[in-house]
Amino acid sequence: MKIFNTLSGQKEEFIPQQDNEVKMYVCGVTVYDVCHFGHALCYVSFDVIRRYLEYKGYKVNYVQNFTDIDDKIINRANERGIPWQDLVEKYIAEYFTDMDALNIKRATLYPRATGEIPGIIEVVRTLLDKGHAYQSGGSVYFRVKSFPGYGKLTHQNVDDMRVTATTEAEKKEDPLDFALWKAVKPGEPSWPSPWGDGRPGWHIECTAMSTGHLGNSLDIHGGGQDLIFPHHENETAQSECYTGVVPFVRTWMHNGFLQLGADKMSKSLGNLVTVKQALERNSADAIRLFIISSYYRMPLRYSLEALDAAEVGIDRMRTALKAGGKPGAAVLDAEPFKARFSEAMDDDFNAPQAVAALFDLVREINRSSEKGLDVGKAQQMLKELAAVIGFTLEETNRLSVEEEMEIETLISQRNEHRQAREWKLADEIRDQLAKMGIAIEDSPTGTIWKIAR
RNA sequence: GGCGGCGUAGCCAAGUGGUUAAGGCGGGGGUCUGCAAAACCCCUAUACAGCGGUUCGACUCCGCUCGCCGCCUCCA
Repeated sequence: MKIFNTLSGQKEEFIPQQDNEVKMYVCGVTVYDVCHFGHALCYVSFDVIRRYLEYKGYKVNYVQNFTDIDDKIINRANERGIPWQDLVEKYIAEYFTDMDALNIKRATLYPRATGEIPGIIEVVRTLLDKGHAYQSGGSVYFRVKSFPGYGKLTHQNVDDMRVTATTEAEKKEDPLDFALWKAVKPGEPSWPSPWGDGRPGWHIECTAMSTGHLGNSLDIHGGGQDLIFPHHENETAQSECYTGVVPFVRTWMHNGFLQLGADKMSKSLGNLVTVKQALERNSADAIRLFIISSYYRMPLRYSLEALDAAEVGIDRMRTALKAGGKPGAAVLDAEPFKARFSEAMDDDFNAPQAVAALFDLVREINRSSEKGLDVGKAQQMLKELAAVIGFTLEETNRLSVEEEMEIETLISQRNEHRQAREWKLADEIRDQLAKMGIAIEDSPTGTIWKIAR
């Protein structure tokens, strides 16, 4: 299979270092607020990638970090007058609630920055020993110019970069240098280190975690496009200088960014759509379909219209699963659809095309069902392939057993009236069900019901 | 100033140097059905921002122009 590598700017044949094991690291969130739609976009994208790799038979060792100490966390905790640890715990819990609701498979491991302090200190110490870092004012900085490969991920020349002055600039040898270890400031949480009390810089945790938990060379490292620079560029620099192993990452993958069209959604405007809000309107399957209908590397414009269109589309898939077939009749062969699906996914996870194959399978199932073929195996296949890209195709049915029994009873009563050609009575029951929010569909193989949209 | 992305039907969105430019949603017509719903069938881009160039041939390669956006500062 082929994967687009940000480093080379091309699709490359993907070959893990160790047989069928994939070492995969995806940058996680800074836990100071609830997740928004952009997070959903990123993590659904990588969930699809991870699931497909597993479907292909790879054992995926998937590590995703939590940045649980940084300025935003400290400020937010201070604003609320609560310990930063409480804030962090709250939003980690929220993160899992949201991601679980989106049917995103849990990573193998979720290390936290503050849980990796010894490893971080070891990385910084080594970088100092090798001359790639220096101490200044209680902090430790990475010496960018000491790494000749700096800029290779972003395809930029160091000298062409616009340098913005920072408050720390005076203490750095070069404005491009970045903090590995930040000296403690009054009233802020800190950890002891050989260079004095302080806390880790932004990029260093990823180096410590990825090399510590996955080794010196990762098969896949992913994240949002906004992280390419400076985060991933810096991470590459410090990691390769630390381990001496090149490349630190064999395949860099970045998902396209969420765009908001006219209604600009931004943190500063405070009009972010949270994952929770999205889930109030649309099902997890629909949100996922909306996201993967567009290629993961392309920008995605947030659109309620498209989201609702996805809801209708996903409903079509669910309905196909209910189509009646004739066991024992000729069997619908779904293998060609599976082949198309895999071929699409093998080409840099082209989910839009894979989804197209699924919709064609849906049509074929419905068509064959009407012709009286046995579609059981094909439905099985649809469900299996849908699951590969993370669709459950389950209806969110919060009805109790009693309610379901009542519905079934009403439906059988109505069918008795239909048998007796008492249309008026039958229609009254249908209206009654509609008022209960239940839609029914008659078919030659019986009457089915579902929650009305 | 540097780096990068995007511009395909009413909307969302794939894709290819050359017979019919995926799929979804929406719309129109039909079949089926007591009706409804669902499903199925047919139709809905002589055309892929614009202008040049390369080529026997480009929407697909190259250049330029216009428009939109991201990154270079915290951000998935």
